[in-house]
Amino acid sequence: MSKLPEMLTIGQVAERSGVPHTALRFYEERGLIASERTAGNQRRYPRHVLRRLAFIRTAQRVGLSLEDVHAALATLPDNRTPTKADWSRLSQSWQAELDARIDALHRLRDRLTSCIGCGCLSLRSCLLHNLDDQQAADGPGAPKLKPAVEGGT
Amino acid sequence: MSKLPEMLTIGQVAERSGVPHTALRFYEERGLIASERTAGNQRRYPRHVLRRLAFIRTAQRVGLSLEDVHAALATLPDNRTPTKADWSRLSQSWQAELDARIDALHRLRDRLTSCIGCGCLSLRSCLLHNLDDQQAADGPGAPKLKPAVEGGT
DNA sequence: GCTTGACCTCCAGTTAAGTCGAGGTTGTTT
DNA sequence: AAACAACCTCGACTTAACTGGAGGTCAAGC
Repeated sequence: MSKLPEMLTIGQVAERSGVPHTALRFYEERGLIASERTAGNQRRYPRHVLRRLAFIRTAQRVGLSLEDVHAALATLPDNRTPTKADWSRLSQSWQAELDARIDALHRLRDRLTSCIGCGCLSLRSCLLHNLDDQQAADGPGAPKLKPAVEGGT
Repeated sequence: MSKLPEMLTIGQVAERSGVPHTALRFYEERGLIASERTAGNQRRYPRHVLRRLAFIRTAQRVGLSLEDVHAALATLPDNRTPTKADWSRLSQSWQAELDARIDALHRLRDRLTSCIGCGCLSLRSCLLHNLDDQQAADGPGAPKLKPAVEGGT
């Protein structure tokens, strides 16, 4: 029974997580993950970093920004194994956003499907039709300088 | 009963869709939408462009890239009102991707929730645990130069 | 004790998705 | 016909999220 290594090198983390080492340093710089250093200044990661990474990548995959992720992870203690309460807090704060996105996806999918089924081409009762003329409200876009201050009314 | 205008100016489209005019030109450049021109070289959009825009924004919102969207929309006739068969084709090609993303979102959400419920901190039977050591396989990342050729076995 | 590969930092470059502004044209209204 | 908003193009800039390379350390094997 060989003991599992306590700490992982950046290379090991990269391999196990599938996240390139360059990205790992980048995430660290952004405060998404943390590491300790050896006497010789090399990074050593506790294994729970793998969990954070899985979390980060999944979140990104569904369109959340690193900033979003950062905000969420900020509610966890930065480099200790999180407690139940920690995850709970995180979960709470995300539930709404995730639900909203799941909803958006469903709508997108259903829109496509029912658009075909309902004969939306005649523009009568199609879900899409409803959407056509609405404000898109907020949306995507890299440049977040002016968050399109659309508060009001 | 005033007749609806056949064609919309870029400003009108921007306002109705909520998509900035700069983005509209950008989308056109990328082949996501199309317009006709007046004698004086100004853009005139048929109203079904609004539908495309709603589609584009929704897709982006859930983390799909413009390239993805472009590929999908490419299966539609470029600036004619799409037929039933057109939408059907598009729908088919997306169903899988959308389902996958919905799934990913669900997993992300459930992971959070059940992680709290299941006492994953002891690392026994947590969903997350399962994830920890897996290859993240493909993932996000802006630079798509080398798509991380991970085919094989 | 030296070589070799894994690490380190720092900085420049890239992609996606837009935004912004300059300098010039259109079109609508008065 | 003059004013003025709305359009046009084109090129430079921005943000997010990374990648890559130069130039220098660390460490594990021989």
